[in-house]
Amino acid sequence: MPSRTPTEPTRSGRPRSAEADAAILEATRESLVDLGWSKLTMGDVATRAGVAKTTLYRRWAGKNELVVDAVAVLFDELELPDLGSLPADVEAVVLQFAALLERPETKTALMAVVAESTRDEALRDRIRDSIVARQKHLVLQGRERAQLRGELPAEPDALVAARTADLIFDVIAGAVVHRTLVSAEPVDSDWARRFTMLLLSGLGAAAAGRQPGARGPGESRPTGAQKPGGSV
Amino acid sequence: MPSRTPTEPTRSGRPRSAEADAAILEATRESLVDLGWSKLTMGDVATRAGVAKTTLYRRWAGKNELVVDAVAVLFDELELPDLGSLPADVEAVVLQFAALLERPETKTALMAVVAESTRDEALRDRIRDSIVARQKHLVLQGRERAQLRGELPAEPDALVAARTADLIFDVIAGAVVHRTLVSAEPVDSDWARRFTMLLLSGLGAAAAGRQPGARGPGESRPTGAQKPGGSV
Amino acid sequence: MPSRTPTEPTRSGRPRSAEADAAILEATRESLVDLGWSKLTMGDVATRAGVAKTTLYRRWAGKNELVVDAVAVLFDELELPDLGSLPADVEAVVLQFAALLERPETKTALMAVVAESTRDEALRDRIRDSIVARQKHLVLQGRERAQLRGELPAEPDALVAARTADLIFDVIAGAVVHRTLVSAEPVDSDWARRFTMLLLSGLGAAAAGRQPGARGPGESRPTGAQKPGGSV
Amino acid sequence: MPSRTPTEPTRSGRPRSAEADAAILEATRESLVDLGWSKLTMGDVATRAGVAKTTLYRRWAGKNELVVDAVAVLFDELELPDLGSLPADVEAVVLQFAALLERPETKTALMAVVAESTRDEALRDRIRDSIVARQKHLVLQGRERAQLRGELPAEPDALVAARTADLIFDVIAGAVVHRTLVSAEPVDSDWARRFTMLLLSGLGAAAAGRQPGARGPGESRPTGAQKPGGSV
DNA sequence: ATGTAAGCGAGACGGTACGTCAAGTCTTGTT
DNA sequence: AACAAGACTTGACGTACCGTCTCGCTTACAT
Repeated sequence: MPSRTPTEPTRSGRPRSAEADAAILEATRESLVDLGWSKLTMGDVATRAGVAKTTLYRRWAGKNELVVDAVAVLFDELELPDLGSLPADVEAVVLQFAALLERPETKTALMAVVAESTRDEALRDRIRDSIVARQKHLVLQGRERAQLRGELPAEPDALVAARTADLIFDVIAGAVVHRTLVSAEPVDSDWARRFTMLLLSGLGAAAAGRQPGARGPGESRPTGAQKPGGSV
Repeated sequence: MPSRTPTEPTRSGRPRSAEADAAILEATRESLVDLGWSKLTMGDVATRAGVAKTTLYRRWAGKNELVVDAVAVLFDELELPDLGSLPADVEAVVLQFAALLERPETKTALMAVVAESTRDEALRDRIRDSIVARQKHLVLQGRERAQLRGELPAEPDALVAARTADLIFDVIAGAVVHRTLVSAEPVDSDWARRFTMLLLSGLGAAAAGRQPGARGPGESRPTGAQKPGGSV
Repeated sequence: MPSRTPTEPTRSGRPRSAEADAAILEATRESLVDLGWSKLTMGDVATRAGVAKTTLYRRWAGKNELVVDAVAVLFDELELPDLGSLPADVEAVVLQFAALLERPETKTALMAVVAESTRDEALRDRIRDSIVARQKHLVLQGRERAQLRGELPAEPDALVAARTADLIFDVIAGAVVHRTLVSAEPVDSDWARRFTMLLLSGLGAAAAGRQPGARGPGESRPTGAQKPGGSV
Repeated sequence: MPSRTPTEPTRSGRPRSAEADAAILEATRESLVDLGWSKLTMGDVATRAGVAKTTLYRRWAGKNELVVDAVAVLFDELELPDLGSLPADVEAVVLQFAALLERPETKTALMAVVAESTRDEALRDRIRDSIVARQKHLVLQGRERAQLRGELPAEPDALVAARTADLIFDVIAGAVVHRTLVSAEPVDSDWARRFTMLLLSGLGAAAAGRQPGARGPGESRPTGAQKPGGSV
């Protein structure tokens, strides 16, 4: 019976309060809503949580780490609904994601920790592990489901499949984030529909162009619209 | 012959030093490279620029505004090359943009000011005006050129054209930003090619789906791949 | 040929404005009243006087010098009234002096420049010349008048006379200043009477002790102390 | 039954460092000597004391309060020696007081805080409590001793006694301060003798004038003035 | 049951940067 | 030249947080 994690060999002394952890993360989100990232201070969080500053520092190295943890759980709310068709599922998840990014605690925190992560490798990993990577399964799950439905063909090459999933993830997450936070325009259902159409058309067309015959890679590059294209 | 701006009717006193402005912006970028956003201080910038702190505050309201101005000019370097085909042009501009985002002064500053802008309307406008909006012309220019080449059909509806340009801009910029800063993976030419293919396929397919017959918007929603799709 | 002062050999260029000088000193006193010494700024004085800061610095080396000049003229208001007897005259001048020290521009400025003068020899001289020395004549004048009236004996030794005048001046000015500014108690006519009695009794007694053959203490002493014998 | 001070019911948190307090006050005096009042800065004091600026501000509201406290203890050095006769005692204490005022930390600080106190009631009280009032006992003690020796008659009226003590205090302190700091002349033993004679002659004569039945001025007057009869 | 080792709230500590203000200088154009 | 205007450098101001430390007190496990 393996008692515990190897890094924690039966710690002695008073154990850390689990309530404190919860209170701190809750207080952090609250403070994010009220003050935003840049005005949030460790002291304020401690006060809101009814906890001493030292207790925060005992658990987190600093503001960045604390905020990542506080926000990460919000991203776990996302889930892929089964609405019967891939486009519908994608649209729904896009809207979910946009709604998440509209929440004040998320919008102010996400870009800020990403900004910090550009100079802090450990933070970058932490973000990747607790926020980004956790959502990638949505893409995989969506593809799998679409393949079961026959909306997408099976992908024989596992490596290609993984690369494609990453690309799609960056496109979806990037577009929604950019629309929401940088362009600062709302992601409404109209935008979600047009974006989904663009994405899935691209997926389909590209696959079609590559599969049948199939033409060599050289020609595989679409001229953009062999047939007259238009606005999405 | 327009004599002068009405707001500035021959200001009296010693005029502001134009050299100082340039030195400050340069020092700001330098400091961004050395220290990153969060460690950058007004005092450090002032010192590097050989200028007093008060001179900074006389011109900019704070760190955010200063950094936006310092970084904005870098985005003006972007330009759409004419490589003969739309895919080539897109790929090139994607790589250019990625290269810009890899620069330390850009990567640390961009996300940070965007994060701040979520709580500061004026800052949001400033970013939109001096950074985002300035790059949108690349999309318009690319479409125009593609239409001249016959790669894309004319878009009769101006409103639709504008909406589509916005969408494409968010997709391109978002995907590149997300790949670079969030996923923290390099944007190499392979990724750029695959992304471009996805985007332009989507554009073409969507346009094709909408145009000919043409089915109403209801049906215009692609099932993802009427024809068997696959990985991009 | 009364051309000019040697230091000013027919200056060329625009002559200094005499109005400016008056306006500046007036503005300085005004500012002293409103803000007190420590909050008074050169910029504020310049603004009140409708003058540029450079104009101030062209005439005075700094705040200290300016304030000394601005306040010095107030001390010239003091004069020794002729009320018929030495005690009455002294009492009157004590009350005059106290009233001057109660004025906000005087009380805040005097101690401050004295404090500064402890580290600045030039300032000390300036204060001595424009404020202190100018008032010493009141003592000399009072003694002379008292001698004419027969209230005080003639002092044959000029050196002793001078030393005594200095002592009396320090005692009078010191006591009034200390009572007003340090003890922060009012100098009312009761205090003035008691102080005057103490001072003149001392003078008389000391003189009597020194001049055995002379008249007794009774006559040499001021009438105020003689019969009614108010308590000190 | 004397359990505790009500204001300090077992303070929690880290206690204030007593060393810091001492170091700060010492550093303040040092800085006063080196820089004088107007050049003294909180930052400099903090540096000299090896203490953070915030530690200063946690204990004192500002420069004024700090300096009053730093200088106040110096005044506690004053004490009335027992040299056998009132004139000798007074002379000695006058010289002591003058020596104290000659010290650079005292001379620059005293006038400055008095100047500030003209606009700050709390500061005035603080000065009165920690500096002025503390020295008044010297006058009371001197009178008491002189009465025991028979140099001064008993004063039956307590109110008159108090008023007279205040007057004498203002006269002594004022004269010495004025001589030292305003006239900027040295208080040597000659001046001290002449001043003492003036003061005590005045006291004696005034008392004599008030107490007809009592001994004549000759005896009631201190020996110092009696025979040698030095000029005032 | 009793150590003992850690956790805990409180708050002082040495620091760094903030954004402001005043001092005194310098550079315009105007008088 | 002196002037009004105002931008400039310098340096102190007093505040806010930082992350660490020192207290005296709990709390739980291991004897």
